[in-house]
Amino acid sequence: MSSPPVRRRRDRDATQARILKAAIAEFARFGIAGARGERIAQRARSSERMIYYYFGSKDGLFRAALEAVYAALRDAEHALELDQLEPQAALEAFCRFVWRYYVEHPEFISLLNTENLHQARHLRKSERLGELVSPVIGQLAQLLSRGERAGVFRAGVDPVELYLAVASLGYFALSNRHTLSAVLDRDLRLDANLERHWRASAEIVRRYLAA
Amino acid sequence: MSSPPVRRRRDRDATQARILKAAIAEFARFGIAGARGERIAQRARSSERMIYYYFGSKDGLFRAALEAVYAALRDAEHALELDQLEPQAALEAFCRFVWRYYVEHPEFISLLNTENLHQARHLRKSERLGELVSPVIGQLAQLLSRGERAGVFRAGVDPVELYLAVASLGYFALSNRHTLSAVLDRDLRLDANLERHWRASAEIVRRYLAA
Amino acid sequence: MSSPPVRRRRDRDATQARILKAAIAEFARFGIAGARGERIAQRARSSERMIYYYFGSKDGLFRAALEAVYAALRDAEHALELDQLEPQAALEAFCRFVWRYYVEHPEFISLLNTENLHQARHLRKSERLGELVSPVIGQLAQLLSRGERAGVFRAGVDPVELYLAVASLGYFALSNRHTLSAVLDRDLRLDANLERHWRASAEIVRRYLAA
Amino acid sequence: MSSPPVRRRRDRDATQARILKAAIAEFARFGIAGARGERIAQRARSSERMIYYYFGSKDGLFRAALEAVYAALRDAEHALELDQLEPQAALEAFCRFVWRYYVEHPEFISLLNTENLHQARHLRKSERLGELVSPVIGQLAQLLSRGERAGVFRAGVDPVELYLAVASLGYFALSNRHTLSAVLDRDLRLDANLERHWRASAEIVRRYLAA
DNA sequence: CATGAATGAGGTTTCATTCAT
DNA sequence: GATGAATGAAACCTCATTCAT
Repeated sequence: MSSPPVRRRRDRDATQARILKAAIAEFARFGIAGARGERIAQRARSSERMIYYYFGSKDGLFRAALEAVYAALRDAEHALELDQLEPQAALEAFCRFVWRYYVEHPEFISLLNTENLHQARHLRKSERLGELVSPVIGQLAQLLSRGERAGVFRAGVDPVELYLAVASLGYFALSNRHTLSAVLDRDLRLDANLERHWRASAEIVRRYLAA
Repeated sequence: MSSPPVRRRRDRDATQARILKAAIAEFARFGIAGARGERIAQRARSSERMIYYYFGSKDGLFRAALEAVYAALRDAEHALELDQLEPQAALEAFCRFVWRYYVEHPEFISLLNTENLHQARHLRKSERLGELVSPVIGQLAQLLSRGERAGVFRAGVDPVELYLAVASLGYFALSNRHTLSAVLDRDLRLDANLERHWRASAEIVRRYLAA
Repeated sequence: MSSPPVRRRRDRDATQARILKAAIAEFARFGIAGARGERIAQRARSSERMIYYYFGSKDGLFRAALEAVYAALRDAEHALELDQLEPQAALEAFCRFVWRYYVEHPEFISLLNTENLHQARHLRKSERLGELVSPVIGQLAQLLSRGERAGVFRAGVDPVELYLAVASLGYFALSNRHTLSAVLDRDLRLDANLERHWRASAEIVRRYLAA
Repeated sequence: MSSPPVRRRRDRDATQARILKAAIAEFARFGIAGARGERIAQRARSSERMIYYYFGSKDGLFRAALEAVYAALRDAEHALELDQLEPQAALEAFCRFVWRYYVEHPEFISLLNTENLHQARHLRKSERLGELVSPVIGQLAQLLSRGERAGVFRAGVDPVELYLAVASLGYFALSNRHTLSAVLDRDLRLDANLERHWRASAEIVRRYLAA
């Protein structure tokens, strides 16, 4: 008796998940205004009608997509265990984690850019905003004071600024790699040049905190 | 005697300039797909028809807008005279210049983000790409070796990486200020927080080069 | 019980049919470039939007119109039963059928002319091309050999050439009747002159096959 | 003193001629509504403005194009000297002339089709219509009576019908060759098949007149 | 006489969304 | 609960033509 509803429920969730995945890819590639409901429906092997049925509107779908990519980052951050490592190693692990995450999730960068174009309108409307706030600043604060006590980091560094520095150095080169590659004499779409950039960036962060 | 043709000429250029200015504002605010020809025409006190007469297509107009903001940056960079200052002061002047430019030209950041969404498609098609390439890397290279000879900068710093670091630290916090402000506990839309960020960033750059 | 879906089905088909009929008339009168979506929508008591919903594009609509007029001719040809008549009578019946069809379906002539202007681009793209190929050449081949065996037609006449002759003699005078009437001293828009032409044409065909 | 005006006059005529030639090609390929002033101007190495300056409107240009192709045919017909040949040979020469003319002047066929789509509106407005009327019917009438007297042609053949027959048989297969080739099992765009058709057509005409 | 600059009007097509079971 | 059918509004773009010297 309860089998049909369960299966239904599963289909329902599966369809929603397929639409969401397709939407993330579409919005990442074309932005909000450039995204096409038809393409999303096709990629999701569903119909445009279902998008409206489950997500209400294009903006509603974008909000869900944005929430999904934020939630995925937060989940990945939760898995970080910086307090298991020596301060210097933990710092390096953190940088590596952030920069790798950006490389492996270009859709995250693109959705954030799009959301900033819209002045974070969707994010501010999100009812899940609380859940999405990152625990990472707290972790960095702990790391900083641990390193300071151990004498390897200098005092007076603001954890938010440390986070901004690490994020900036990783994000900018990826987010702007197409224009930079056209204008600079260095193709940041090549792995070798990206790694060179990360080595330089790791050096910058190390020196920033050096006691 | 030949004043009428001159006036015509002037009108022509003036109309083009008004359209271009309106287009930069529109594209900066809405991206390419979200931009509306009608709004551009109104803001430019012209007609949609003239957009197509002078720029051929929406993409053509975007290309012109992009070229214009790149050209404006390059002109500003030309005015920089880093070799007139002591290395340390020149470095600070450079950072200040870049970061101020970003704050004062949010349309530049937005157009670059939009162009990267489109994988620099318009920039690569630009026939003016050559003119737009920045002379700034060369200036930084000179500055680095001057500082190195003077014993105030360490050796082995790549000027491209220095440029990327400075640009990243200024760009990211502005480009993403809306999402960051929603997610962090620090509102980067406030001047005080931006200045705090620049002080931290200046410190980062100083330590990066410190001998 | 299932009457609502049937009604829907009917409406759908009815709307498509009305659009198609209106399109045939419009294309016949103005060609493709000269045809106006708005006029088609009005004549069909529908909307321009529905044209695109059902036919995708102006070219798609023209293709459908062309397929429809070809299908109508093929259906009419199927009703021909040349093997029920004596060879000579069958030949006359065939000529009469073709020429009458052309007179009664000026839209057929016009659409073919338009399609030839476009080098049969739409016809070659048609997925229904196979269905539209006429069975008439085969019927003529049979008729020719039957008449030959009966001693009333001479041997060696190619059925394709016979078809071309009959079609040419009927088509040309109608298709070009406006210019011919302006340039010759005979108004082919008058029935009397058309009939005179058909009598002459029938004589030509008769003599072509005479044993 | 009279040299500049003469040169002017020459330039003027040359420009008009280039525009007219370009217009004939453009109208032949795209019809009236499909023709583009811009393409005509480019092909003529002139400007759209000049088209309006010399020809007043698109329709005016089409009328001039139509008059030009009619005048060219009439000139070619004038060169025919059917009375120098034996009746049978003259008949063949006439057929050959007409059919070759159609092959070598596809723009003539296309412009006539286009003009018939427009119900000869432009032709009827032409002030040069009188000049364009063909002398060929008269020539055929003479030929017919000459052949009749010589006992090689039968009596009672109407010269207009003879003309229509010859024209039909040549025109139709060329004008409709694209659709016919798609629908029949014979590609009339191939020379071999066209010649086969002319042989059959010559046979038809011969038998039509045979005593 | 000749022409570069300008444009009103309207064309085709697309888009996000709702209707109606 | 789920979905095929339908659509109003507006988007981008083009066209034939005129303006103004």
